[in-house]
Amino acid sequence: MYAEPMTQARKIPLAGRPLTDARASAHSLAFAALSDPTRLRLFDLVRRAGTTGVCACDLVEPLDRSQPTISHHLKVLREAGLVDSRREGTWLWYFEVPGCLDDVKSFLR
Amino acid sequence: MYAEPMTQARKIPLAGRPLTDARASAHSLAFAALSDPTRLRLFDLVRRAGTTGVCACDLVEPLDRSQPTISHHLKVLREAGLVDSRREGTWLWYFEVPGCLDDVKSFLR
DNA sequence: TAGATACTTAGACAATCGTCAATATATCTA
DNA sequence: TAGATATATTGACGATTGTCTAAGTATCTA
Repeated sequence: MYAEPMTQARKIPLAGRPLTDARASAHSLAFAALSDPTRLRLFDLVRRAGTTGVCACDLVEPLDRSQPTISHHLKVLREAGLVDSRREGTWLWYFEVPGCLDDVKSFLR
Repeated sequence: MYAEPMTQARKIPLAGRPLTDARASAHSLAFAALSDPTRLRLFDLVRRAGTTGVCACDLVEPLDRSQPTISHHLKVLREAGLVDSRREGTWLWYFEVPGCLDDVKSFLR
């Protein structure tokens, strides 16, 4: 068995305070929303559409997934607070929520 | 049925080029590695340990998971290119791979 | 070489995920 | 109000994930 002093020496002080469980859960929700390639491309398309946003019907073809699948992914992005939508007639325009990534960006430094 | 001009008007030009599938897959791998709260806290602890790194044995207790579970999460982080390790006797010191997040940070802008 | 400590791998299990076809709902127009 | 279009929801499916216990491998020390 190792002597106590070696165990002590192994411990290195951490810089700052570690992530709390609550903050980790909040951040990981955003990361999870971006963790699927199709959904990430979807978010990218919405972001590039700026404040005007993009009609949901124009997101199906470029991503080569069924309409319900795109609708599902948009819901995930919305529940993660990354996108929101505005109705215009039968259309829904999706746009990025301003500042939605500020928290995780500051976490990543 | 809607007249053609309305369909045309719905289409808004995108800024820049959309994410390719290949780049989306690469980025989503990193995001997936950060998408679990426990693993995110683990990565946070490793990061805070700086270039010296932290002994794997000191990561089990603060995260309140079994030792194999921590080992599994470290493997996921390593395979995502976020951490690496150096052996010192029976110990393994884990440290953040420098610049590992540069790509996703530039994606998030 | 034997025993102890550090870590990984294997195998199992419940839960979640990405996807689709089918169906439902909402809104417009004629 | 009937039909058309846009979007959401439901329910199913196989695949993946996070977790554990049990067992394996690696390295040190005496």
